[in-house]
Amino acid sequence: MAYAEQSDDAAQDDLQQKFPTPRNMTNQDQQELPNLPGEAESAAGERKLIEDRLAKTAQIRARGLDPYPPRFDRTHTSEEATRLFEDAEAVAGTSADEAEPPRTEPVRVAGRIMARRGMGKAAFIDLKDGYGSIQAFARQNTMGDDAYAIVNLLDIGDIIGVEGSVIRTRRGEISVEATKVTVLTKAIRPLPDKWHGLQDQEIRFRQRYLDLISNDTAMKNALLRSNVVRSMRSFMHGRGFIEVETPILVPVAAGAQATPFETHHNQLDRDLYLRIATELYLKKLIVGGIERVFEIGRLFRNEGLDHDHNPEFTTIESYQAYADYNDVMEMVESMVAHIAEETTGSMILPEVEGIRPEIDLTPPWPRLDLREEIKKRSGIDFVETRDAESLSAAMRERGIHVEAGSAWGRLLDKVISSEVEPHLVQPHFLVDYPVEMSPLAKRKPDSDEIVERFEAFVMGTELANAFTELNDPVDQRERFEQQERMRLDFGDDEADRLDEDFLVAIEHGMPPTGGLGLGIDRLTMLIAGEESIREILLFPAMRNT
RNA sequence: GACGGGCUAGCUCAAUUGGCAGAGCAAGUGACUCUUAAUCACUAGGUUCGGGGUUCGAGUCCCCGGCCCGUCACCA
Repeated sequence: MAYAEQSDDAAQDDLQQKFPTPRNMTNQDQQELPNLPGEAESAAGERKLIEDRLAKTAQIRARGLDPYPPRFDRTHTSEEATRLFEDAEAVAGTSADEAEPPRTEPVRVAGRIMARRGMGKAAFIDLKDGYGSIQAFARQNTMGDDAYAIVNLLDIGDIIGVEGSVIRTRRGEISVEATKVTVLTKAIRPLPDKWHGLQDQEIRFRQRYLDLISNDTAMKNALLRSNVVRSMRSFMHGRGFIEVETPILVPVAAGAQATPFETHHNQLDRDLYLRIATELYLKKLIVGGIERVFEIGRLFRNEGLDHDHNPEFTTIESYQAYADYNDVMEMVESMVAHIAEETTGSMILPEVEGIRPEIDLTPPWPRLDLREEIKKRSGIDFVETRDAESLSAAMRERGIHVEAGSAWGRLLDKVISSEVEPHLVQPHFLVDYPVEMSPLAKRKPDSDEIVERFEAFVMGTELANAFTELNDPVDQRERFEQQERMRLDFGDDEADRLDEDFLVAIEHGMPPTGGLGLGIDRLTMLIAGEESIREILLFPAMRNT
């Protein structure tokens, strides 16, 4: 429907199909380029490449063939065809009959042309499909003159089907010896450089399909991401968790400290926000009696982008009734190690040169007391610098940047991220946070100031955040009110928001609960050995052009 | 947001001090029936990110803007 406004040209297009313009006619007035998106901007050189390919498309039609047929009956993937031949070869090797080189029954494979080596009346074509690649060997005297003619109309990037037996060429390459070649999709734009691949970072992110076609690591990371999520799901199901989906469009963006995106529902005439966390809805389900619940989903935070932040990202949050943060800690280290083992075969992630040393995810991970660790790394004892003034003074003394007008909790967060986190390359838990930083976590039984909260760190960045959930509705209301005050007092857009519906829910009684939030993009970065979230997200956020 | 690096043919990259904008791949034509970065010959292909300035002359120097990358700041 996107091109509906061009329907006046349909009749003419139809004519073009029935009477395609031969290639060598001057195409200026004979054959107008169809309206291609972006044509206006495309350079002359690029347009010529497209015209050449469109001319070949017309020639294919002129031979009575459809360059975009609706289906192709593939019998084997590249992988299966290769295995079929190897099996045949193994059988042939055991028999005494050496007169005939091995050859399989005819197969049909399909894929994209990655390279072509023409030899006059023969050609070698490298085909790539979703499982690997295989060479096709086309010879005029095998295919016949008429069938072979199509081979001269092929370009790198076209998607074709090849029918024939699988053989091994004299140079040893397993190949489908074509009896028939079928164009399945004529490509009218060229692929990136076949040898160097696609190097331009910007195009890699903006046109990820090109990256997937030409760079193996792009495909590897995409598949890894999928496997990580699958492994995570099965781990959670294995522990009896129920997977749910909760609203993304919400009236109050609560449950975390972040700036939300705003939007508007026209018919309800009501402002809505994109969620910044799944936390509060999931806890309502705990109130409702779903004792183990999780959601894997997209969160949206209106903040800057860099190598490990994207405005939309994916987390898993889970809540388990009758568990506390110690139980969650055990679950996190087990889950991460399990996922690493399932997706890479080992709990020990290899060194990535210039990026990180070997990372050993084998449980248990060391638990570090947050207060002790801050003292050790910075000399600051947050129990003795309980107000923003004295904490800022201590920070300045140690050369830590202090953002004027920040709340105490935010300052301490800065101390942690600049002094402690960089040392946590191997997996660690930082345990027991001050209440000011954690409006949704329950206080430790013996303390008014410390809550049962931990964060998991690997490679110097936060991987997970978890706590024993606050289920005292009176305390929770006070904490929200304190957050609302922070928004006013400090102009802190990111203070958490009071969510009355949630308070009403837990006023009905939420059992003791252990909760978790874990960044799936960052987990995948870790397992992939990538430094940038953009290597993991298929379509990362980009500035406008 | 600040600072630094980058942007040249469809792709990957050159271009000395400011002095005719080049190569490989891809494309086109021709040769070639076992190649695999096939080979050989020839041809075509450029708003050097955009705009302004300095200069006899700007890919190169200066200013403004765009986008990408990096560091820092901000941000869980």
